[in-house]
Amino acid sequence: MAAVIKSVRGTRDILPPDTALWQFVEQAARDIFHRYDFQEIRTPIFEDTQLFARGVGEETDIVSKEMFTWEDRARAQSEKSQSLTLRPENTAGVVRAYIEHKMGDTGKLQKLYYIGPQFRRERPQKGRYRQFYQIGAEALGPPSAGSESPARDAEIISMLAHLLREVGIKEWTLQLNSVGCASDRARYNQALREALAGVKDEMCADCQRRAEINPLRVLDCKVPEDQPIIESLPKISEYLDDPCREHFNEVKKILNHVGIRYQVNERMVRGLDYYTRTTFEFTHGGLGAQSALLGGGRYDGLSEALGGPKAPGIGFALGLDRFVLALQAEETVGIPDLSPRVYIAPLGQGMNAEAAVIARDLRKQHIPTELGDETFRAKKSFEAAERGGAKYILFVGENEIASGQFALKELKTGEQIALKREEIALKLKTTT
RNA sequence: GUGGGUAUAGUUCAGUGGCAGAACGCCAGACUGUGGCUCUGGAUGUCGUGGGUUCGACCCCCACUACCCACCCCA
Repeated sequence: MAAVIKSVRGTRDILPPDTALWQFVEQAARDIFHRYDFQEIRTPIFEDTQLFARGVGEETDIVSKEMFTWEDRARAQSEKSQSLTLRPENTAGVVRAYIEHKMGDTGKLQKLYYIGPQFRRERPQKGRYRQFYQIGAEALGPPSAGSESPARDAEIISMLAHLLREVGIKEWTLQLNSVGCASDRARYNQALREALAGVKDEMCADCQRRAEINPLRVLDCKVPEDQPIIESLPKISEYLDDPCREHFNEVKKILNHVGIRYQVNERMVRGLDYYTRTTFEFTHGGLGAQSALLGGGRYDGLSEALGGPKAPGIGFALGLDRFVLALQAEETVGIPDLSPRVYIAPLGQGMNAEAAVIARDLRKQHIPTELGDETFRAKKSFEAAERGGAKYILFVGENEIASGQFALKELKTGEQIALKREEIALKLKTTT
């Protein structure tokens, strides 16, 4: 017997009925995005490795150890091979497309969203996969289009709160921070390093390591004993320059005004280098250690880092795998039932053909219909209908053909009515 | 990349150094026109993979792989 081939580590199949849940989230997101005037962009699954090295940052974990990268072979001897990478995130690709198609030249603010798979070579665990799915949106453009305005930050955050409300996720918290501009962060990093030099010996092993490699990460430490020390460290807010501080204040003011609850979390640091000023994260309990449902922030310098024009922007990415987990944890209502609405039961010999005609007519009327096999046992039909999740069962047998009256029965209530053939579709359309 | 746990029927899981089990599900019959009940019968497995110990291994030992949880990282 041939060896069985299995899905590779960190990848998985999403099967029905879960796919219905995924479609529900995707549809809800598209719907909300359109209401906020975002339009879909689709960028390639793989890109030039340099895009991520320069965009996300050479030193980040994502780029330094989590990318699926390979050398594409050269087409001709005179040509060099090209290093390609499966996208580990989508913001860099969107900004690359923005630059490549000179979208900034319209003078318009570009409001774009995407839905698709991303790839990171991490060790899999709950809510974390090597091929995972993100829904994200980006608002970017020339400063003259208002792309730098704190109103954009607040709009994106409002839109997300709206989306969460729409799909029925209630147990979320919004963490908000400002990481300032590049120069602010450099000064802050320096200050942290100096402050840690004196105290790091008293901290956990992880923190001692972080203090050397990436002092910002110390702020993320959850070890209880370290907390007093962390509290005493300098705060990022003390290192924001005036424009950055004003920007952040304005974002908070708008959020207060529209009634969105948030916690300023000065210890929230993001792992992608391109973030500037506003950063945020929506978290959810019930996701285990991977509590970040969605996260995002501003990236005012990204376009220029990728060789493009000045194009400040803000965006977010939502982890669809985790989002679905959170939905399931909430036992949310409002998930569409994709089961057939009516099961057609051919009863008796030679009824398959009759049943097929009726099924065709119902399907033409957009009524989800499952067509059963003919049998002499009504019980079998009921069982098959039940299994398929149908709401109604319609018997098609000799008696019905002879009398022109078809018995339509609601499975749950047992209620039954007799209908003429042409009345069936109408009846099914008017009942929910 | 590191640590811990798990791997037995379609599913959830028991189990013992000596014949492979239960529940649910599935199939058939009782039962060829109105179910969800009941009764009877049935099928299902390289006991994750590869080695080792042993007269004998699903069980003990080693390695590997996968999954789960956590660290890390992030969405």
